[in-house]
Amino acid sequence: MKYDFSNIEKKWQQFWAGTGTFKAENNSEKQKFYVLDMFPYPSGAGLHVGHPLGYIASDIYARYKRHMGFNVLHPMGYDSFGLPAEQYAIQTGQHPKNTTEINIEGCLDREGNILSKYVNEDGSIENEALVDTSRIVTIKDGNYHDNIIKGYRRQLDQLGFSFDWSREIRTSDPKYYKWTQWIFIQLFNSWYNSDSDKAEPIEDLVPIFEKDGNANVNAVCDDDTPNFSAEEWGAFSSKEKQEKLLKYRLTYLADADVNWCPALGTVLANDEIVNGVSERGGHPVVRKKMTQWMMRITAYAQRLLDGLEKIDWPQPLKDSQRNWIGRSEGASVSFRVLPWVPSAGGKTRSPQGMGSFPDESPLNYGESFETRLKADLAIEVFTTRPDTIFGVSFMTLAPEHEQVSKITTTEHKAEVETYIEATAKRSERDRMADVKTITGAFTGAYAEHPFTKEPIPIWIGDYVLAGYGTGAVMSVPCGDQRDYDFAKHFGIDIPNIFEGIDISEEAFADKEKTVIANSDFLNGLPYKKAVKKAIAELETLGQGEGRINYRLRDAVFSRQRYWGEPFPVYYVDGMPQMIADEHLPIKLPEVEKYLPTETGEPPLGNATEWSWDTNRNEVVSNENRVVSNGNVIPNGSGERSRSTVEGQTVSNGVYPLELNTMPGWAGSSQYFNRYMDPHNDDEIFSQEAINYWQDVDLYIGGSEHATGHLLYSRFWQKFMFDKGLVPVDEYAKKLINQGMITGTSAFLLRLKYEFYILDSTYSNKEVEAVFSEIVSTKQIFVSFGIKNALEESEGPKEFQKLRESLDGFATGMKGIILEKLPNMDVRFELESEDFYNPIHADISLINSSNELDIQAFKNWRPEYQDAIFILEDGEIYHGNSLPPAEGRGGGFIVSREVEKMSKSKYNVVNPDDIVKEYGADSLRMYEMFLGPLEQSKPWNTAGITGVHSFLKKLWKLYHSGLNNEFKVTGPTTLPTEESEKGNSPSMTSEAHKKEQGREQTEINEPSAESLKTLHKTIKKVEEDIENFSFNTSVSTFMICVNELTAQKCSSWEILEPLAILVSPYAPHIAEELWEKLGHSESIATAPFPKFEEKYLVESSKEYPISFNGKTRFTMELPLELDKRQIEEAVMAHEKTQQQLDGRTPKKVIVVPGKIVNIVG
RNA sequence: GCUCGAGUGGUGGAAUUGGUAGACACGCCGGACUUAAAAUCCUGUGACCAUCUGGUCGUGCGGGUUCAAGUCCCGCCUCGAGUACCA
Repeated sequence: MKYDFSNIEKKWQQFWAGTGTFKAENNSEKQKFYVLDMFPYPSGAGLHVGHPLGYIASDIYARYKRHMGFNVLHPMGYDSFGLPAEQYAIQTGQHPKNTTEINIEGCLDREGNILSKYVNEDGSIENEALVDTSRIVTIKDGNYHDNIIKGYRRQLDQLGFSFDWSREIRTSDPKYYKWTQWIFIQLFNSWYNSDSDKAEPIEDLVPIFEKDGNANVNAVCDDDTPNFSAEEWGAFSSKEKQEKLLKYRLTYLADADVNWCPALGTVLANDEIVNGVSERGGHPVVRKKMTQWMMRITAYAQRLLDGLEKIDWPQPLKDSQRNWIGRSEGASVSFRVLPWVPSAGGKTRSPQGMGSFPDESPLNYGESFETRLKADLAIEVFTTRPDTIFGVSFMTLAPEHEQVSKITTTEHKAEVETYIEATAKRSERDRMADVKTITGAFTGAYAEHPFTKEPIPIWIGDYVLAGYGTGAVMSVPCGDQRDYDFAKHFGIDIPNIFEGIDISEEAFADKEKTVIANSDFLNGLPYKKAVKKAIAELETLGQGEGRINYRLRDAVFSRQRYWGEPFPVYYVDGMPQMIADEHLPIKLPEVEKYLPTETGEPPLGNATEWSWDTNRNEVVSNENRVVSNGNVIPNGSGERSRSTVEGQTVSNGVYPLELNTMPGWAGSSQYFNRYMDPHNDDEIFSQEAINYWQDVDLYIGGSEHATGHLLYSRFWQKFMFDKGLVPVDEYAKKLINQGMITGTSAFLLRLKYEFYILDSTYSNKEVEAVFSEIVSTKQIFVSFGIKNALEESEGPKEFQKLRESLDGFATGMKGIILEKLPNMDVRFELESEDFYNPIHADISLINSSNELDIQAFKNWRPEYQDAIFILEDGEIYHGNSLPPAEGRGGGFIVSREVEKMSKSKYNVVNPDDIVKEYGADSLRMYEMFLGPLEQSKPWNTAGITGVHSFLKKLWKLYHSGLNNEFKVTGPTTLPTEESEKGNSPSMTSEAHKKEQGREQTEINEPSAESLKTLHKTIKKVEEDIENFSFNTSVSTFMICVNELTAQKCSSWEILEPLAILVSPYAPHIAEELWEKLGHSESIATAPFPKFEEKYLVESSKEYPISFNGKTRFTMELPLELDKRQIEEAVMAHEKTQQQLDGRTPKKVIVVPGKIVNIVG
């Protein structure tokens, strides 16, 4: 029997789906094990070979754990809200719900028409779970078809994953996002108590406010939260009370400086911006003030940091989370702004000083100088180096700092305003790109040094960021390079406060070597002591305190998009109200257009049925939103929907709903818990389920989510933990980042050439028209070797054949030109440097020798129909004759380069093609064999033949004879109920027949050699899986099968356990062999073979004998020999004497069981 | 700039605690089978020298520790990832 992988794989995939082999139970005697993959966004492009890498690894681990007797939860679902479906909807009008469904289930053409769930080539519809991949039309036929969406589900199914699909969830399913909305409400109803260091119910705050005001409440709240007494609280209106409470809630509305992406029409979170442009699409991002829902993740900054200690996550990922949270210890210091300006003769109070602070400066927002004096204006800074406070020689504020306008003097007003305007114009990106240029402006104002009471000039400069700390710094030029450069540039003093350090060239920032000088009470102190002392003195003065600062910002939670979770929020008098739990989910409304409204509202502003009826508790038409005079309230313009019109409020209890939707990370922040009880409509999950499954034991996914999903989901988990909903505050014990599988792009090298006009009577216009036509249609591509020749010979003139070809080309071109512009004299030339442009070619047009199928390329890219190809041997191929034979040395070779696998780079390898040609088991094993899981590595299809022939050899081990019949000898004892514990012991009649067939064959004991091979394989494979070293266990299997084949092993005692060993990697072939071995139950839960040391015990060792560390020969010696006996035996060996050549060794090192080294 | 990671044959990669460097595969060379090709099987394959036995060199570079270094230590170079005026 041949190894018919195609039918075997289909058979078992249907068997697993039909019998629910991998369905996990929520209560079990067995120990639980939860293996989770990051769920995919179902894009229309489908899977490429890079996507399944992590899924294969997690599947191997999940299957291994089942063999080890665990109750394994291994679920899969879809992160199905997201931008691409929405962008597609904007372009085509297709509802994202439909495109998403189709991306998962399959089949949609390029025009956006739904073909059907599954379509055959003849147009007939098939509703089978598995569609023959041969029906998928691909580029292989020479024509470029790419219009059939294969469907994520089918692509996943064909790889044989052991997912429990009965638990599938989709974030865009209202049954699922009901609970995303529910968590949002829980966050809204909570505040963070810094004393108990946890989230607590917001209603607990009200009695406190009623009794004592907010003075004694130690909470993480908005910076601008005002202080109020119990009396003031009592006097607040209901709206004012709501406003105050909003400042404490864990999700709150705020006018925030947000990253607005005009091209996408939405705000983006910090982690969605890379290098100043949007992560998706690379569009520019600008700062803009908008009212947005925010998540108070900063309340959890310290706990998110501490939590990293107890989870087994990759170090780089932890580092990047630590970096993102950005904890720094230091002090906050308050500098009082002086109401006078120092004069040459010393400090001078007004009236002179008064003159410098005009009352009517437009920068002062109408505040008089008197007001400022009363306000006791002070600037607060954060510093990590309070020890250097005596080195302060100026202060710098961010240009956006709100106090800039209040302190700037008349003389400096113009300069400061110009500067602020200039920096505001610079985009974030420009500012980042240009760090070298030092810019700034003096405000004219001075602050007072807390200790010396000396005046300190206050500057503004864009090297100080508004978003970090307080947006102001105390500048210590001797201890900070940026302050140093700024001071040097503007000629500000650079006092030295370090003992024995030369600061004439650069600042000195080495904390460890610091000894403070010229600093009053800090003199002679090292860094740490000086910091402590400085903080203590500041506290005494009441002008500072120790402070921990975090870089982490609260996360923006609003998106101006359609395809996301709607908020369960409506507005009464501009204040947000939560919809009661029992009315969830609030489903996404239908809209006609997916773009923002004409008034600039988010897409939900287009919905006509998007109002909340507080009497009927349901979403109703906006028509119902009427005021007392009967007018309907329109949707407002701006971020918050209007619930008033001309002073009149809604009178009938129908209010506008929130128009924003939630960001992509909302749904992915709770899915791992929901899998535990995914169909529960009464609770987010039952306590039984969460207490049984607890947390994820192994989480596999990409490192690109380090500061997005993986941080936000930890935050939500900690919140849920505070609420007592989950038993642990870190949801994933171990996380592995799988590396990227990169693609090998193919490039055609297009020569850059030019014509020079030597003599012409034509106008520039006429010439240009002809030239541009030629240049756009007549392209020259050169084969890779030609490019090398061009480069190595410092120009084309050295390469004779090419020269001739180009001459031919030039003559041809000249002919065309002369036809249209007779008598013109032109010269053809290549650009001398950088003389080619690389053009991507689809890799399916390239054969294994890197030769391009030129005709297929031209069919794919009609614009190159007239292009000319200079082949590897220098010949010209014009395309009007037959293309050169492949593989004969005269082909057209493309240049190859490793890049990220992506549709736009035409370097995608589709797993469907691989599965069709080699089978899923081959693909699974090959992806593992490529290299370490966590490492990024290039895909090379050629290598798959190695693992494929391994599987064929494995198959052959179980088969022999003329017809390759299944033949395994033994077992000496037939499987009994005991030996198949955990499986059903009953055997089918078919299996019995096989039993009998086996009994008729000879029964022989497995050889010691085979047992040794088996057991060393068991040992290695078990260790490898535990260490996630999947690539080495594939090698081990190869060695094992090679050895057993050489041993002609056909023993049941060897081959039965071998099937189990292989099963996590190649489950289909393992199931098939398992069945042939007489089992009627799936191999999935068969106990993993037990390693027994006794089969590996050796009596002798092949000792390497080395001389001065270099191995010269080996010799076999019994293991029971001691050092002396070994030495004697080695010294007696004739080769030893030969090596020594009469010398006496100085020393002989003997490590029993390992090595002998003779020195001398 | 800072942080982290990595440099091993033509290629992907092995070498888990310092102990025979290059496992296992791909590719390539040669051979068998075949009219031929494919498939399959066998042999060889780090470089250099040598007819062979064998020898010299060899894990980015330079040094060191050690009987012994891909592995440990010091200094450098290159590449990759993340981060970027974080006070």
